[in-house]
Amino acid sequence: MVNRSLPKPLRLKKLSQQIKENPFLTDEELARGYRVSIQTIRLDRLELGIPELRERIKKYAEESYAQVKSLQGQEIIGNLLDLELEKSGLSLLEITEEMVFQKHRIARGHILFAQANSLAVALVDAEVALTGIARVSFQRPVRLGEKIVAKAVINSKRGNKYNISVTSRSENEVVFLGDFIIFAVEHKEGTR
Amino acid sequence: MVNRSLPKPLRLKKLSQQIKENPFLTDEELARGYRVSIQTIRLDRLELGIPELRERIKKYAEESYAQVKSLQGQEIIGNLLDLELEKSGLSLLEITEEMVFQKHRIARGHILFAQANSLAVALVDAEVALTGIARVSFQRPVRLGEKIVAKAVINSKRGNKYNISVTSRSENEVVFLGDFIIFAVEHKEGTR
DNA sequence: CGAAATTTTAGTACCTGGTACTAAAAATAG
DNA sequence: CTATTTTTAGTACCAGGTACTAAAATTTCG
Repeated sequence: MVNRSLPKPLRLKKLSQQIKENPFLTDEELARGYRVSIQTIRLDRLELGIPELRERIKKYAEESYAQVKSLQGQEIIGNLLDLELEKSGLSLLEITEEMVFQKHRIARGHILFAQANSLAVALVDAEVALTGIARVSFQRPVRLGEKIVAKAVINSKRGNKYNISVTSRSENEVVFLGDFIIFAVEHKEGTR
Repeated sequence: MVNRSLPKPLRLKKLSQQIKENPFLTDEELARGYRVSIQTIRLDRLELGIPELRERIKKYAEESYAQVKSLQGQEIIGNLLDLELEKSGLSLLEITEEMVFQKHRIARGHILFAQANSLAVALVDAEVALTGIARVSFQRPVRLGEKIVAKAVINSKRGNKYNISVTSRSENEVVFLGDFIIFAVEHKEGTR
C-alpha cells in the first residue's frame, strides 16, 4: 500500500488511459511506472486488447499518413452528404480533438470556415474553383463532439463568378453563416 | 538491361524518392522492387543516410503526434514573429504539403483564413476571445512552399468588441486581406 | 484456517526487421 | 589484365515483443 502497486482493476483502467494518451511507451517503462513485472503489463495489454509498441506506432503513423494523403486529394472538409452540382450541397463535420483549443474545447475559428468554404467550392463545376471574397458570421461557439451540418446553395452566377451561401447547424441550431464569391478558373490564375 | 536492375546512381535517386513518398516499405519489398539483394538496399540506405523502417515509422508518428499536441495548445496558426497586445502582431506561415490540394498545389481557402484569424484573436487581451464576423478577400492563389507573413492591427475597440484588420503577404505581395470582429469573453458564452 | 482460484512473476523458444561486421563473388574501369 | 567498386551472402547480435509453460505469491471463500 505504501509504495506498492495498484489493485488490478484500477491498474487496468489507468494503463488503458495512459497508453491511449501516449502510445510511445514500452512495456518496460510501464512496468517500472506501475511497479509490476513486464509480464504483468503484457498480460494486462492482452486483456485490454492493446497491441504492442511497434504495432501501436505503426497504426498511428499509418492513420496519420492516410489522413494527410486523403486530405490532399479530398476537396471537402467533412463528409459529403449530398451534392447537386451548380445548385446545392450538404456536408457533415464532427468536431474532433485536433480541431479545438485544449483550454476550453471550443473549435478554432477556421474550422467552420473550412467546412463551409470547401462545400461552396465543390458546388462549382470547374477544373479549379477559387475563393475570391468571403463574409462569415459565427453565431455561437461550437465544441468538441458536436456534429455540424453545412448546407450550401448557389444564389447566383455571372460568367465564371458564383455567389454562394452556406448555413451550418448543430442539432438544428444555426451556428455559422457564410457568403462566398467563388471563381471558376480554367488554367490561368485569377483572383482567388 | 531487359529486366535487370538500374545503374546505382539512378537507383539511389529513385530509392530516396520512393522512401520519402512511402516510409512504410521494408527493405525486402524494396529489394524485390529494384531486383537487387536486401544487403544492397541496406548499403544504399546507409549511403543515403535513410534510417531503417521502424525508425522511420517512429519518427513519422512522433512528429505527427507532436504536431497534434502542439496545435492543441497553440493559439497561433503559424509562427508568431511579433506581438503587442491590444495593438498589433506579426506571424509567419509556411505552406506545407497537407495545406494544399494534391491536384494543383494551391493552398486551401481556410489556410490563410486560419493564420489571419488566429493572429487577430491573439491580439485580444482576454481569457477567451471569439470571432463574431469576418470579411476576407483572397488576392491570388498561394502555393506549396510559399512563406506567408500576416500582419494584424487593431483598428478600434468598443467595450469587449474589437475591430481587427489582417494583411497577409508572400514576398511582399499582398495575397490576403481580412477584417474581423472579435469579442472578448470572460466566462459566459457570447457570440463568436 | 486451508484449499481453490486468481494474479503475478519468470523462463524459454521464436518472431520481425533490422545493424554491424567479415568476406567472397561479380561487375566495372583504366 | 589488375585494381577498384559494387553486389551478394553469412554470422552474431539487437530491440521489443509473442506464445507458451510453469512456479510463486496473493486473494478469496467455505
